[in-house]
Amino acid sequence: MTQDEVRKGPWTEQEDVQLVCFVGLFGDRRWDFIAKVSGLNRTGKSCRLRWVNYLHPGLKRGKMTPQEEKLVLELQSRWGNRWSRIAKKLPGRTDNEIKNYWRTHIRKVSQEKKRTVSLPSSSSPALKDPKVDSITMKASGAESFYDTGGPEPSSSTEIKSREVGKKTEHAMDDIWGEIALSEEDAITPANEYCGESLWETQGEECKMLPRSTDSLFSCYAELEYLR
DNA sequence: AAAGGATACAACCGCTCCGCG
DNA sequence: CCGCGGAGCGGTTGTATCCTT
Repeated sequence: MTQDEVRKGPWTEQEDVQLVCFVGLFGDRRWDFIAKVSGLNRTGKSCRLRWVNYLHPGLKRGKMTPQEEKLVLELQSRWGNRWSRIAKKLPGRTDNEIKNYWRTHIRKVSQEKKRTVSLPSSSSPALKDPKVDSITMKASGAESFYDTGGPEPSSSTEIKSREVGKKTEHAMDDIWGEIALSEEDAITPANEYCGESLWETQGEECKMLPRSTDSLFSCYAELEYLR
């Protein structure tokens, strides 16, 4: 192994701190540059992914709320697998997170269906294993699930979200309103939202501060010191 | 208490898009 | 107009953790 071999796999805390430092310095756009100057033997891609999915301040961690789940399902049924787009409507959630949630959800639902239907002479070729599962998802198009399973509150999440939903309904109102509004330009992807999301990147001025991780704080302290 | 299965999460890969020279 | 490089997106895979038997 040579020194300049590109590193892969899990990030260490040290790497995280380093990345946060350099993103703080140079902003969150020039990933290749950051990858080089930071001394991390990572690709720019890898750096960006780590930042967006893990280090970005303001990320909500932990389980999705029923409202968020409902929103994901709703948006997915409208827009298909446009995860980044969906993520923009869910402040603090990443496309990766949503994608993962969706996959899990789909698998759960298809398993439930299999169980409830469980035709003995079933000629259902599609749902044999997770791999096939995902392939059929792809092949049949994103809407397929909702075409069939659609509006009926068969999933426990949906039922739950109705119960709990009322409380935070107001907080979600804006988002639903926005969705309704953006429905029209949904067809023209060129009109992607410019800026209402948490992810809005302010060009060079990336003045986001990490909140939760001690090491990240110390990193910024270190930065101050370096200045 | 151990084993096996299910689930959630993190990361990589390949493709596409976009801006720039 | 074309080619190139960087950034972003969606799909897929690997692994750690949790749950059930």
